Amino acid sequence: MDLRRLRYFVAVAEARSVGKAAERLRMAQPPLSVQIRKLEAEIGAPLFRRGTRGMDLTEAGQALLARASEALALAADGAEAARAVASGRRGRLSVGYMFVLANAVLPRLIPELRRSVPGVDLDFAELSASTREARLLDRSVTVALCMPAIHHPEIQVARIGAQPLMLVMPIRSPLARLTSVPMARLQGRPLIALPPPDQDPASSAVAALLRRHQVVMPIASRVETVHSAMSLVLAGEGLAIVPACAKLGAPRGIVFRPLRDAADSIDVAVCWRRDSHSPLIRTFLKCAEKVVARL
Amino acid sequence: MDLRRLRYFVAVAEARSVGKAAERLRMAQPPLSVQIRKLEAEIGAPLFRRGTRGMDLTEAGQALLARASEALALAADGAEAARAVASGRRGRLSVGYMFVLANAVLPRLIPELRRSVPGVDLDFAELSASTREARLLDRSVTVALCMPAIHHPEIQVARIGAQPLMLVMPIRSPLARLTSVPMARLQGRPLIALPPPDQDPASSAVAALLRRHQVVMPIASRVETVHSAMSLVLAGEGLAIVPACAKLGAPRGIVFRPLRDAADSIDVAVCWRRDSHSPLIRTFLKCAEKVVARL
DNA sequence: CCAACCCATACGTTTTCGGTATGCCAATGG
DNA sequence: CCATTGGCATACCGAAAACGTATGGGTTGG
Repeated sequence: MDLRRLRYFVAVAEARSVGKAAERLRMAQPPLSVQIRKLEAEIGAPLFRRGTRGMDLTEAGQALLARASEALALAADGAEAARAVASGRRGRLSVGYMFVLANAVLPRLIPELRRSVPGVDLDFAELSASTREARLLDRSVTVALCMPAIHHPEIQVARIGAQPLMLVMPIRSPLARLTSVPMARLQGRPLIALPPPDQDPASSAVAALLRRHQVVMPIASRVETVHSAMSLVLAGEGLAIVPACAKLGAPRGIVFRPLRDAADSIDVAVCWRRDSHSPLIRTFLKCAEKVVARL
Repeated sequence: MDLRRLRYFVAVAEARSVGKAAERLRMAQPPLSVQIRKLEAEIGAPLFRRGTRGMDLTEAGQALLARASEALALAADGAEAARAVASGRRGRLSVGYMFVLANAVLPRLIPELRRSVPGVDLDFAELSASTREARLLDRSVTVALCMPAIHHPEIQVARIGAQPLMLVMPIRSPLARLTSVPMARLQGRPLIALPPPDQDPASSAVAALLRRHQVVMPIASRVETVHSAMSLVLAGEGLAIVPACAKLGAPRGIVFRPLRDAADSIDVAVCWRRDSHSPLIRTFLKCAEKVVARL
């Protein structure tokens, strides 16, 4: 049972004539006639009644016609769907993001994405700092919008921006009166710390900053998210050093101040499995770059 | 886009391996590998990711797989449906019948038909004497159960039985006291007549009977159905000569009497267009013969 | 009775398909 | 570190299928 035969059959059935159908199919009439007869032999029943004025479907032919044209449409649609998925016009993209970036980025990123790939099922999931690697590796998200970037041999990273580190304190803190805070003033104050990337305390941008300025801040607490950190700061548990974009969504009573003489920043990156070749990743990257550029 | 390629594709996708699929398809591995690559070239996108441990569908491949297997099923189903229709296991049969036969035949014929062809859509329509030919010719019924048979060059007739002609009268008629009525006793009495077959009064079995016995009965009325005739007989408008099977469904107050010395009968026939080749016609004929035989 | 029309058949050419032999690559194991 | 194994890809050849051209045969209409 060959799809070409079905195509020919449908053409003849619609044209009610071998000759007309052959013309429409851009082929000679005899081979088409042969193919129709072969199809009839394969089915084991006549599909057409041959009259002197063309061909007419038998009832068996009518029964076949309905499904044959449906099958043809399905096959064509399947090919088109595969092409659409391959080109990124359709498909599914599961986007992971870290909550720090949610307020600053998602409101602009999501509409931009939907505009860029209208046929794609988008799916968003918040990632925690401690599980983001696993979520990429087990493919429960396809791309991750991260800050800072993930380092892992199986994971590809594209840096798309950076956010300056800022000091976070309660508004009633004496430091809040300064427009920018000298690093030295942090000496000895308790710090609300976030989990270091890659389980390596030395790799943390904050740790590097403090180390470079020879400032020691005892770690009062370790929390999972920047927002938790800000809550503890507000409660007077200590200070935190966080990316500037966390300002959006910061609770009332929290102020952000730049650190004087410290231009340190923390990378914003898009990360994905090296073996994910979905074209949607490129599209996502473009959108994310565009949105993060004007942060 | 060839159905065989799709079949191969589905096999490889399910086996997750060219070699395994080739084995299942009873062919060598290299040609299968070639076909898969040709399909990918045709689609214009890779459908599988080649790993060291077999093949794995890409997302484009998954998109294709769903529709490809559906298309395969549809094509197979179409072939099977065509075969089923051609063999008479499925299809549609529109049965016309004349009301005289309805009470005597349909209660046995319909269950018999449904048993014989369980997959067939049956459809029944009463035929009037004046339109039964047209209903066959315009194909609004496929077969007709007729009494008497239709004569027409385009219509094929199979005689399946006969019914003796009987005299019908009101129970209070003086003739009703006889167990059989001599033809001579009909002389001059008014007759409720039915439309002659083929618009030809001479072809009527009743007319032939009367002519042969040299009996003249003035026509009091001409009606469409035997039941109309019996109603008029009951009303005292005259006598009627009808097939014996009309007794079923005759109104109270009507009696049937055989005509002495007249073995005349009227044919029961199955009629269909000569160019209708549905195998269901044969089946219908068998059922009708069986039912009419024990009338 | 001839011309026109339409489908069927015949035959040679070309394309495509399937089988065998073999190569390449990665993972595995001694 | 090399040999082996397992799996897919490539090359080549013979077989099968499809296509085109030429032609036959039946019916319709002038």
